[in-house]
Amino acid sequence: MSEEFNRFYYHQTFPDDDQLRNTSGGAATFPHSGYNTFTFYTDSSVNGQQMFDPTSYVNFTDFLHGSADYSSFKDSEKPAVEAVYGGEIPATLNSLGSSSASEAAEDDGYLNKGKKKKKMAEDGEGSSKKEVKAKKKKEKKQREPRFAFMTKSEVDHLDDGYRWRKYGQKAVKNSPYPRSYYRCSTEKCPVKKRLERSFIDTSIVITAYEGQHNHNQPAPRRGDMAGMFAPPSMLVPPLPQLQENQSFPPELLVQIPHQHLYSYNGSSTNNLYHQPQTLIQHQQFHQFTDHGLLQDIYNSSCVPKQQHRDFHILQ
DNA sequence: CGGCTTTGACCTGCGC
DNA sequence: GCGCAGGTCAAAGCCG
Repeated sequence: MSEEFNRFYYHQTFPDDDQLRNTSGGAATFPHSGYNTFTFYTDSSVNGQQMFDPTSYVNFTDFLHGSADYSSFKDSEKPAVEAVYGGEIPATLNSLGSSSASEAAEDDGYLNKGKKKKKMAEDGEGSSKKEVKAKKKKEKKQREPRFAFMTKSEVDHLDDGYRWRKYGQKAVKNSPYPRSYYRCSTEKCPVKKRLERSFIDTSIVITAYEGQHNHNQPAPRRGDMAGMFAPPSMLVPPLPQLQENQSFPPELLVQIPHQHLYSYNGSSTNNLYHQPQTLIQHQQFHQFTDHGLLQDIYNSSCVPKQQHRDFHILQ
């Protein structure tokens, strides 16, 4: 895999569900473990490209397009792609955007109003608004890598070990449920997350993380029992045998009961109402349209807007 | 009183 | 240019 691309941890389940593959470039095989309990979708990308080593696995772009070619897979191995996880930000990403985290933060709208006005004044004194606008357009902000996953939960805000401050809430179009915006409470930590409940299946909470924590998990406050009462499904599993230079942010190590996993049916189709692949058995498939977070996630990755994506719930 | 949520206003990007 | 939607700000209020 080229250094240009993010490192990916790629989990796929097989029909008999007794194998789990995890790859970051070269394929590494992990025995069946709790790690097939992730469901991630990511828009972390470099130059709009996002892929696995095409010689080993399907091209990630094709995967998102639903046009991945699985012909090289044996029938028994055709994956019900279950989870995709974007890992480290490659060094080359920094050169594409801002040169420092603080600058990135400013570009990303972290300036408060006072700072914004000040910056406007600084920028605007000698130059016209048009120029400022053009400049801003040129410096199109580079989004932090973002990860999203879906959890079957009655609780909206799942405890992930970090402290969060809610900074906004917005009504979501076509959804009775609002979207909540949180920022990591730790000073200078750029991580944000968004929570919204799926209106397709109201028992599903969609969580999207943006950025990476620059600190360890804070110690629980006095009287903070969240961790102590966290259900087993929320506990952080032991790390797999990842290679030295691989990272796996602990906040993403949230187990989701396997029967609640979402699955992407990797067959090549543009028909939203197509029949699921027969190799995936004993599943009820629900339509999962891409509004809200998912829509945003996929819009900002490489999926054409008019293309259908088929998501299904494994039950 | 500190930390957090709520919520209306504001900013920004995008499509028409 | 306008309107819409997403995202953010910040003052006010709540709570332990």
